[in-house]
Amino acid sequence: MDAMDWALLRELQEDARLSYSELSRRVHLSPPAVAERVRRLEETGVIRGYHAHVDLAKAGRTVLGLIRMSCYGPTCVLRDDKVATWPEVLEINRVTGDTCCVLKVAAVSMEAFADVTDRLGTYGTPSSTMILATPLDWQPIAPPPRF
Amino acid sequence: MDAMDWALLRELQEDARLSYSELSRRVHLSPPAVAERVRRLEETGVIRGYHAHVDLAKAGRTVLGLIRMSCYGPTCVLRDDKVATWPEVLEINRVTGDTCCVLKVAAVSMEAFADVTDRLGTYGTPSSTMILATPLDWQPIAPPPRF
DNA sequence: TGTGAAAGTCCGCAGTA
DNA sequence: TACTGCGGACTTTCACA
Repeated sequence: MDAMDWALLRELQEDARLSYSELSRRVHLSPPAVAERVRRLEETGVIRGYHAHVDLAKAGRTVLGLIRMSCYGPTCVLRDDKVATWPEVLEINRVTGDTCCVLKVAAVSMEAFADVTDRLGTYGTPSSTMILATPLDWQPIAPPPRF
Repeated sequence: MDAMDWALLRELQEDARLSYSELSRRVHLSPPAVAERVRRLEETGVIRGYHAHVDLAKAGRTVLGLIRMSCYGPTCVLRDDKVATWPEVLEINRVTGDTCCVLKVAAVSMEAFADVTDRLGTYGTPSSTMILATPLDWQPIAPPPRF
């Protein structure tokens, strides 16, 4: 991970669809060299994938919330992979504190959101907080100061 | 937003670097037609961007946490755009409940994390919860059932 | 909105420093 | 690890349905 790798990461985080030749112009390296570095960043797992960032509201997911789960023990959400396949569940974080994990949920309606909490109720006690707005919903990972 | 748009969204969420010709093969449409549809999805804001998904730990951000802020009033975090420019702050959500907003923070060390909470202290009262693991950290937005 | 064809560009694979 | 050069694939623009 040298400065060149970080330059490539910066560009690919801002626009994952940049061609190798455009990347090569921006970082001042030949296209094959860029391709090789990007391939290694992917292979070593630094780059986990490239995703189109979809606007939740424009995709119909107008009801967002964070759900804290109290579910220690054998019925814990974290012991059942099924929850991670529910399309409304965007993120699952195991956390410290008085709950087991926090889920980020995006539903098409209040009814659909309530339905998620109902299903979660079989694992433990869900506690919902609604997201009213998201002033910042993504930020690129910047290099440590030494680069 | 017809079934074809959703098919393109599905592919581009899974791999944002797919070429138009590869997309055209997958959705059974000519490359120019694919390019035109993708251009419109971008222009209408359904697609907000394309981002390389960087592994936080491999990028050195080993300390993750959620910070709830109690900061109602003129010094609220949400009234100052500066916080959204801090590189450690990945996400800001305004929420319902007894706090004003929840920040997702990724720091290179405990010291750096503590430093973020110190800086947040000037806006209100931060309450931190550490993220121990992230069993699910991204999920594509699926079309509503009718597609 | 969609297709098909043409021109320019890009990608991937060599061989080499 | 990086560069150059080449053949084949791709992107883009256009006319047209």
